[in-house]
Amino acid sequence: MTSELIPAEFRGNLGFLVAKAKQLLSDELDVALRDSGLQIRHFAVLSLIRRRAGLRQTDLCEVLGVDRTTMVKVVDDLEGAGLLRREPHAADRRAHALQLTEAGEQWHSRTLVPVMDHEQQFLAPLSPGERALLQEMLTRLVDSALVRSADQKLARHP
Amino acid sequence: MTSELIPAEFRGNLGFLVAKAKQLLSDELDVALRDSGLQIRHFAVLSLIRRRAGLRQTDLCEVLGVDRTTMVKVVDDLEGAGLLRREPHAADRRAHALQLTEAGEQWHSRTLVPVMDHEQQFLAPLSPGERALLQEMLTRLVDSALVRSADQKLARHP
DNA sequence: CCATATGATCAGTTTTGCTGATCATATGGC
DNA sequence: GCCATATGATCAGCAAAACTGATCATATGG
Repeated sequence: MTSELIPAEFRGNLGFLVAKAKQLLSDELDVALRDSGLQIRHFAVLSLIRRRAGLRQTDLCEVLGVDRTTMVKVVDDLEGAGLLRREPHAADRRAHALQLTEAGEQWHSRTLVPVMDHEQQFLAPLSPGERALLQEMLTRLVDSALVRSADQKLARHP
Repeated sequence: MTSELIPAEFRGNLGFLVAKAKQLLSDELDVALRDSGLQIRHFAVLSLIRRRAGLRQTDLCEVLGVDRTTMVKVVDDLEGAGLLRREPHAADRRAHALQLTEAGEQWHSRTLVPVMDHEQQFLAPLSPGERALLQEMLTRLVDSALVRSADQKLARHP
């Protein structure tokens, strides 16, 4: 038995399901981040830099699918909040090597807790095995779509 | 062996995977709709009305998670393009009963082909059984999150 | 060493979504 | 039946968001 909340014509439509899942997940996350004044992308940027200190802004743009001029603003915000620093990049003097500050590390750690909580709540209807399967399948789909997209880009710029 | 396109710290993050999948799917769809001058939401509205003639604009807003003032514009666009009509609603004279025109039916049928093609291409890395499983799991997650969200709304307005 | 490409930034514009108001009608208590 | 309140649709105007094109500094490959 299923509720009436998902229209029948969209139950079989992956695009709708994925878009709706994204909407629900990011609305929840937005609420969790509200009082910090930051957005999901700010959190994502900190997550990336935390694991790979020294990333350039362009690297973040590529991974997150964000425009470079938009990323300037995002990094401005984070630097203004004292959560990261733009440091000189060892290998390229045009670029910045982004580094978390101590406050950035702490904020990220602290914020990770409710973020993971929300994700777990969302995943509650699945068994642990199903969760692993879902993750694996999504990874496979996204990875393969990214490869295809990169190939197309290469084909246009030979 | 996996490519480097998904950062390791995000492979286990459902939010990132879902957001990325949505980004990839809707970018493809945008391209497919480009020459029509319409967007994904226009297509979604036509899909809904086609199955359930007589829906009101508010009904569409709820299902699609779109603001009511935004929906006015979307329906304006579709009516202007001759794809649907606002007809008087039998049970509520404030509301419009939305109906596809003949042109709307045709455009939807024609557009459905590339839309489904893109979805199939995206799903290519999964076996038929896996696709069914993915769809079922996503439906379960979205449905349950919608129920939770509706409960919270009820709790605020007792 | 020069031509071209790339990283970052900024000003200015376009696009988008939303707020709050308005009008018409509906609904529920009395 | 009547009024208070809620709801559907619309609009004008505002505010945030994203993009365009330019600029400057530096890198890279021939």
